[in-house]
Amino acid sequence: MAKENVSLSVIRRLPRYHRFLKELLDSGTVRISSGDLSAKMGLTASQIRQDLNCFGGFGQQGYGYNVKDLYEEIGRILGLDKRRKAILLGAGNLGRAIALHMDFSSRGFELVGIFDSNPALVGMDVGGVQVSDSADLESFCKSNHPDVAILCIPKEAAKALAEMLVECGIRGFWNFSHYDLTLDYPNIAVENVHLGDSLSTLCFRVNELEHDRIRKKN
Amino acid sequence: MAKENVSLSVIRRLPRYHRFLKELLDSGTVRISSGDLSAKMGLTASQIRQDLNCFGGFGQQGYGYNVKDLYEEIGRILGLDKRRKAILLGAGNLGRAIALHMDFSSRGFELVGIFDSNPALVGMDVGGVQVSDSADLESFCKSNHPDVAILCIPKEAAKALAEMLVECGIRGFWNFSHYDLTLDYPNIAVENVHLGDSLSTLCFRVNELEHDRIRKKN
DNA sequence: TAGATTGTTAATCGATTAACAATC
DNA sequence: TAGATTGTTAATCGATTAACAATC
Repeated sequence: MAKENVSLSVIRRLPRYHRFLKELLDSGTVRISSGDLSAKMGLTASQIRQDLNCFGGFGQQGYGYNVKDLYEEIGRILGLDKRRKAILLGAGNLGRAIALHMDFSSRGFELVGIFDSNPALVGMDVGGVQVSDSADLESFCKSNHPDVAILCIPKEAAKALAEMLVECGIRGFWNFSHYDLTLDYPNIAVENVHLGDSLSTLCFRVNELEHDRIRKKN
Repeated sequence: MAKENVSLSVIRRLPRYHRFLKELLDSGTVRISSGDLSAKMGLTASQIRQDLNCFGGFGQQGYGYNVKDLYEEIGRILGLDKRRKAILLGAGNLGRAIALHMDFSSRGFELVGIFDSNPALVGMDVGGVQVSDSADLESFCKSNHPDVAILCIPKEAAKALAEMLVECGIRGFWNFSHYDLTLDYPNIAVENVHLGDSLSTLCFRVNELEHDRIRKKN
């Protein structure tokens, strides 16, 4: 039944299942088979059943899956019902956008602090949280013990800041900086969001499709 | 030598190679072996050589790779030297942050238009580009032929807007909306950036590490 | 020439898909 | 009961790693 170590490929599909199930739930769908869900999501029924069975048997033979139960189950597996403390470092354009745009509470987090070293930003209100001076970060961490840090800071600042946060017992990084964290801290969860890499990949793929189109013409 | 169809796994690693090579270049390193680069990047030398050889033999036996040449070569492969037209839809917090934060020109793009349906935003200057009314989007596309569209719009608006843009001949989407584009348009390049999914994954992994820690204690 | 390191083929590993017996 | 659909094992596919001859 429930597997010991579930691969990251499976984990990364869970939030998408969760989103599609939410939609089904909102549309009033009570049950769904792996076949119907696979058609909706553009993957195989086999994969869905394999993925879900990493965590237990949530379905019923001859019936399928109960949408509400499965939705809630996946939410629990992901830990979205938790309320871990997150701090945001860097209140520039991207940092402020993330603070204002993200629904942290429905993803297991609560934004408890925003920090920046720019005096022009310190004191500013961003979505109900006041920007604090980076100088106060260390003492804040020592008394408040945030779980994860969101890094929206320049590459140069990232390494030293990350080290300090690890010292303070941080458990995870949501890294938007250009600094590559993955390597250095194997026991801490890191999600790198390299927007530049994503845009570069899109650039390649648009070019590739263009080449295909030209080739087909000839 | 150069492979016909290169897998997406390989493509997605190219921007990261590009970044690391830039760093080496800036630090004055002239040549590097796959072994040294693999150590720096946390992957195997084999993988690096396999990846690069999808596009041709850029190295030299007994010497390694010339940093500058390889950096430029990968840039060309990705098409970062191009200057394709990008438009941004949705000038909310996230949209504005991306317009201001991203260096489009070093990733093969140029931001030629920003659109929003909110009258309060229309006319606003965002990084040197004026926000236009969404009502003018279709005619803009028909005369300017943008290559890619960046979607920073609500889920509800995404489907219809995407269809219209496809009609107008758009080649790619950089999709930050919660709408799942991948399925519908197989001949158009789509990069989905689901920040919510990324945060949910981080949530899972932080919990997982915590469980491991507790298990170890007992 | 000897040493280093590539390009490339072969072996391994992991992830996805197919098949089907179990069962609601 | 018959039909549907799961959970799970086995087969396939693709991606990563290892090995080594080619060669600078």
